Amino acid sequence: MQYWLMKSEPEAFSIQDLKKNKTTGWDGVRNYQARNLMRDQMQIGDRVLFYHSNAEPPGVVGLAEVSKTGLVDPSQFDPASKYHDPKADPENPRWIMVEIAFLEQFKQIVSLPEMREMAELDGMMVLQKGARLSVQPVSEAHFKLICARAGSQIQKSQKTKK
DNA sequence: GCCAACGTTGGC
DNA sequence: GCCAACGTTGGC
Repeated sequence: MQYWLMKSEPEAFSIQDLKKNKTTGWDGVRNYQARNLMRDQMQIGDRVLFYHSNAEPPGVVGLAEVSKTGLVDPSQFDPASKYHDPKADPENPRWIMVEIAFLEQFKQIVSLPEMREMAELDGMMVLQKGARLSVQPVSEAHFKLICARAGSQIQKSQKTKK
């Protein structure tokens, strides 16, 4: 299983929205590196740290899992969408997305300043200067550290099962 | 609201 | 294929 961090501005789509909707197609990604990760690397069941960017404070607010892969992002063909891509070809769509499913909203968010203080998270991509990539790979160790810090119920129950 | 970092575009 | 100009991201 692989681990990821996905950024969303809470004003656009928050963890509360995901909780309410249960699942969501991760549309609107218009960065090739992020697309390639979704298209080529992500697998059903992968765990996702849900990250609020442009928030006060920014940080990891919950958990999701990849529930569908290889979906065509419909917004590329929608002229009314701000993600409309006039160069997108319906015969050969360029923007591929995944669907993620809600798992948990953390009781305690793990804020960016807090993460910066955790020496064990050294090297984590989201902490690098200028790390704008909205879909990022996360190591298992970093993933677990953040879940532990958040008091994640899901991670706890997983541990007792094993 | 500022601005550094970064990705993309398009002229050449 | 280079690279300057421009737009966007996102922390602060």
